[in-house]
Amino acid sequence: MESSSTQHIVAALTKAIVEHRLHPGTKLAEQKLADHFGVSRTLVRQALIQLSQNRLIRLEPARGAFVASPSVEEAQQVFAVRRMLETEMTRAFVREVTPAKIKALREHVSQEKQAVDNQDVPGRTELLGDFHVRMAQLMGNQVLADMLRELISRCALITLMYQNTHAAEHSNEEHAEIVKALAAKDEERAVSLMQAHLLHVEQSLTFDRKLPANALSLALA
Amino acid sequence: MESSSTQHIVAALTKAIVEHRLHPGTKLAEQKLADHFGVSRTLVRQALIQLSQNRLIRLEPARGAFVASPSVEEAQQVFAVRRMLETEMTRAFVREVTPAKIKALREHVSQEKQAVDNQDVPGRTELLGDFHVRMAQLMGNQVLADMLRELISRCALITLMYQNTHAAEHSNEEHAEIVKALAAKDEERAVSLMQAHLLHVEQSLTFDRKLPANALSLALA
DNA sequence: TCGACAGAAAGTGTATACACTTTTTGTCAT
DNA sequence: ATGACAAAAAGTGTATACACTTTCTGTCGA
Repeated sequence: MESSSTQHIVAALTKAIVEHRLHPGTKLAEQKLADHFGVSRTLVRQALIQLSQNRLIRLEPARGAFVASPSVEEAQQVFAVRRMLETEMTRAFVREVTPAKIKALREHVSQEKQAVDNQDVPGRTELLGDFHVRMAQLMGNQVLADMLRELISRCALITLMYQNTHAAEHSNEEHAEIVKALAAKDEERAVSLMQAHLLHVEQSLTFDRKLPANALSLALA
Repeated sequence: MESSSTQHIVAALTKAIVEHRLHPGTKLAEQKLADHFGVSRTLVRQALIQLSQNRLIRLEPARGAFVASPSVEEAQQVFAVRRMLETEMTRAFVREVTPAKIKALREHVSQEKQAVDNQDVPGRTELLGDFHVRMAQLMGNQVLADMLRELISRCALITLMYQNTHAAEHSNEEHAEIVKALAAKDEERAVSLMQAHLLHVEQSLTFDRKLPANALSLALA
């Protein structure tokens, strides 16, 4: 089994949620989504179930699906888990660093910089998150990479980082510093830079955002 | 939305897979499952999608669902992630340890011991895994707890730990030692005990198990 | 004006139908 | 016997139908 249609819907909705085109709390009615994607409710439901497992939406019995609105507490827990994983990942990275891995990270950071300079908001959000996933992949741990990707999606749902050009520049610079420390095999410095970086991202958390919900069709256009 | 029927199917299949009543590679035909649970294929499919996201089953387009058979490589990655998370979790636990938390863990370990002594195989498997989840919950991080539960399910699919009375006793004793170190606020000892424990569990990995697939109805009875 | 309430509208929960694909089965020629 | 192949069987992929629940809307009485 495994319909690529369903996966397409999951991807489109994930992107819309992570890029904040769909705001927390927005109702996702099955028939409306079905019409929009030109499929039946069956496939939409399957997609919604997947998204609820990713914690990007919330399903309420007999009431429907809503874009998740994580509490501040949950957000802090997500970041705490990221710090745990990435602290250890950074340590491990230093221990098995190679020139090829450093080169790959440098290239990634320079792509980031380009997106930041071009004010490419969705592009830079994705690239800034992918830096962390890329590190996991370079270490050859796909399980870790998948897990980080999921956590980072949840972070993106939470933060408004993507909106703030200054914060994006800052993240990009911090990535560059981390790569330097990795290249120098300076484990303690790399770890503390990573931890500081994650704290900075977390501090860009936005509380009480009560934006008006976008029209569904508009957000997915 | 959210059918409790679907969740019931997910829970039953998860249990069967984790307890090795359904072996890796077993085909899970939708209609057969639907008949078994007395529902339509619709609900079975929804359950299968969830299980595939948990990596407990594998979905092949137009061919159906099969119980996952993780590679040795993937198993090692899962354990690597657990070590990352639980190393840091243990450190954090020591820093905010309280008598109440220690008491809760002691009680858990004694429950484990009872299940091990009684040769209650499914019970002890569950309890031995839950020790780690319980630690996360006691630290107040539900996100971490959920993530560990998922990783531990994947571990259970991989290991034959549950079959080996000796290994179960060993795990139980190691849990008790870890709690002692936590109670003594000896961070380094707690961390190294936890790391050693996870390595031991990982070493009980079984390679090349080519058991004959059980009949589906039998496994779910 | 406002709240309560009935009926209509919209929406979710689940089963079933049907097209299309894969797998199995049985036959026939070598 | 064995391999190729066609027909049948089984199975997946998706749409639709319908019962039941929630939400909306408009009317009536205080």
